[in-house]
Amino acid sequence: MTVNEIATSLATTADTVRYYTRLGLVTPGKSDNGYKFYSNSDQSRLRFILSARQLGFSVKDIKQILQEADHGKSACALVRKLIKTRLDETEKQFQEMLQLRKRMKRALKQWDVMEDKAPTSHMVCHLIENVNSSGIGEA
Amino acid sequence: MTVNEIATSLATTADTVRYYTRLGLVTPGKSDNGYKFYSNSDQSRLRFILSARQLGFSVKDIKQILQEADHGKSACALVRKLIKTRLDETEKQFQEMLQLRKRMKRALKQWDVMEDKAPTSHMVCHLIENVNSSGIGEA
DNA sequence: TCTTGACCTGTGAGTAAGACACAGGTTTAC
DNA sequence: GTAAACCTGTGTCTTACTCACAGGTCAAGA
Repeated sequence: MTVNEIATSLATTADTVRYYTRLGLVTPGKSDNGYKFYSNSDQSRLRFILSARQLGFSVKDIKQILQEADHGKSACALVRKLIKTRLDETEKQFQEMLQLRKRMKRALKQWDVMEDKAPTSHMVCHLIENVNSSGIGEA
Repeated sequence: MTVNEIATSLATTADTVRYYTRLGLVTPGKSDNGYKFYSNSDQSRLRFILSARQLGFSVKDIKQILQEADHGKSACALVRKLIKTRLDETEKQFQEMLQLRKRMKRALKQWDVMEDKAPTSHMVCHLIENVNSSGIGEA
């Protein structure tokens, strides 16, 4: 299959497949016309990669995992370890986004009753500079 | 103030200040020793930038906002417009993270009762490849 | 067989928001 | 004056793709 065919078959983009190929996660052969040729085993491999990405593994993680497997070793232990790390990170980012969202919504609400103002030498935009971002350190 | 002093005074890093400086968001002068010199007005400007970042504005957004203000125009309308866009994006990313977190937790739970396995020619890691990622398309 | 046009490919570069490396300059203590 | 400690600016690296683009390929028509 060509890059476009395999991408379509896996519901992803040709660019993504090319990216993984460039990194050496898959190593397709070449057709006579010079185009890369993806086999069924390349397809399983890509399917694996996409699944792992869906679970929050980084591309680097996946590279490691594939290396283990390519050496015939079970990657399960590694996989279990990595996902814990990634889950911790995700949880942290999640909390941060939650806070960010809260700040944004609060600002938007506050601004509803604030009028527009011209900037001064020590104030770029009073909306932003006077936003009451409580919830961080309110006594 | 030197870059390190101003960074400390604003509870950020010298690298961050240098980054904004490189982009031209602040334009410090030079001291005799060749080091950049940050004035009080640079400090207010940086404080503004950091506040805006806290509210989810991108650095590019902030550049636009500062430009308006530097031309003496009120940036409020722009600010109001931009935050709506950013909030929408944040909301979307937030939902995606929620889904990701759900998938990860679900996988971790499923894997508790699954044993490690060696890879086969058509299976890199059965934990990942057999994960039941329901909630996406379950009939 | 040749040609035109549509489509596709691989490769190089660009993106966000800093973090990091490092050679060299500066300051302080002696 | 010198040495050690510290600091600076600049260039490079990071993630996970996405975009641009010159050129090659394929099918249809003449």
